[in-house]
Amino acid sequence: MPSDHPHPAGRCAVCAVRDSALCATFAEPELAALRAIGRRRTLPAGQIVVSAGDPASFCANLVSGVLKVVREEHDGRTQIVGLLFPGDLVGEPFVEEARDTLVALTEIDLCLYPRQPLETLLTHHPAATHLLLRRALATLAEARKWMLMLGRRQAPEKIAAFLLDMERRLEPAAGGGYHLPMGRAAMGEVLGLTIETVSRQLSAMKRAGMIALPSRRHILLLDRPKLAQIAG
Amino acid sequence: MPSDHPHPAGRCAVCAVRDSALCATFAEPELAALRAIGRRRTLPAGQIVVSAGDPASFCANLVSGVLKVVREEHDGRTQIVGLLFPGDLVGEPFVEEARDTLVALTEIDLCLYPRQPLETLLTHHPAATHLLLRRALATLAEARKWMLMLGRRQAPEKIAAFLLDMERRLEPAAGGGYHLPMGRAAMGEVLGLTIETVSRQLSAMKRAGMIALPSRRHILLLDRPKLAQIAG
DNA sequence: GCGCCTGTTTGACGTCGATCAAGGGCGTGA
DNA sequence: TCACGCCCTTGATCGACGTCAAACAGGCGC
Repeated sequence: MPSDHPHPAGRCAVCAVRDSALCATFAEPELAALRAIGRRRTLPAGQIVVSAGDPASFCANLVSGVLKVVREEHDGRTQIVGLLFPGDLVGEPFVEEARDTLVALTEIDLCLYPRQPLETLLTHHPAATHLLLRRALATLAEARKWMLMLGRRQAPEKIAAFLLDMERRLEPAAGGGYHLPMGRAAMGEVLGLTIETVSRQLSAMKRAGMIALPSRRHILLLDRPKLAQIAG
Repeated sequence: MPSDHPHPAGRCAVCAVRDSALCATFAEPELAALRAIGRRRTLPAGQIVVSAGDPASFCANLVSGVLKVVREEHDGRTQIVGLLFPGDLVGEPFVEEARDTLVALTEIDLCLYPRQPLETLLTHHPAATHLLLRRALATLAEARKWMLMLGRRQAPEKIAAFLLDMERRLEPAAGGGYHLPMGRAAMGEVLGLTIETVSRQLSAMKRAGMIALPSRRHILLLDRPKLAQIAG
């Protein structure tokens, strides 16, 4: 989850995502090279893209849809440590074995790059490495913000912050508000809460008139200032 | 906190830290350039190196000592989002304003690089950018491991994991065990716990014969297998 | 429409850790 | 040696969130 997530009009010729994507740094000859190693792929919601421990043989650009990055304890407890949106890099370069499990939350569209050719290409294009570095730093900053939330915030603050964050990141839905790409269980995994606590907090906010829930995953923010105040 | 923290014998000519440090990638002419812009500086324990919001005018290599990376809520609640050990990069390149407050936990020795010359130098040395990228990715992986701990683990698991982690990272103390570079309050800030809970858990582990506490900051691990089992 | 399945909500209760409040232990300086 | 201050420890209590259990709602095939 990069901290700033612009939505520029410009699109990448190879994989149709926004300028911040990897391929945005390349000029024509390099684009051809990238195009040569890239493969488009569509996966349905719920599909596991990579399992933790698998040999990491590729990276990808997320063209459309949302992915969750899940880290698991030995005893089965799980925590979502990242959410990936269109334009984000999927997988880690220079890592032999996947540390996290990646799961499609919606139908997703990927532009896959086999890791070996991609890394070779990066070696010859410092600008691309530089871009990846900036992204990695942004993702790190985001992870640290998240740590603060997990370590210090109470349930209502977590929920309010999450709802506001999702609004920033997701396309507005028809009829206002937005459509959450996950159920209550995944919200809990993101925030370090149980599904029951998530549900109760949402109900309380609905009762207080701060949000409306026309359907399970359709969220309407009615009182943004109040939510922002709770989020801190 | 990078995930793997080797202690190779080789040392950097410029700032006397281990091979993983920035300067380790450079050959002689570049080393000269780096040496030209680097400045050594010693700071006492407790000193604030950078405050959140300050213009970030330099980066540094940590030569010796330990730093904490603190992120603060608007209401004053704080969370330590990183600990920096010798060889780690201090500050973020490409960032105009510090996001976190950096505080020396022990007396520290820094090799300071003004950000502008450093970034220029990076532009001309892709290998250095590459190294920074790998480090950033390692730090990110570490942050995510930490997120799992903050979000899902109970107090005893947090404490046990922390004690084992610190043993890996710190020099052994005279008489066995190691010397913690922080007090109970900072431990709480790292783990998302209060000082009282930290103290109680340590007392309980001491009572159970798993650790010994010859002095406040001197830790002896007596039953590593048990601690590892609790840590999960 | 009817039942079933899955995901969500709600309630009752228990527990862990925060909070509030005293009491040490130890180093420092008079 | 004593007093002061700073951490740290310990105890009592409270509240938030997890756990267990049951009811409920929407989507889908029949």
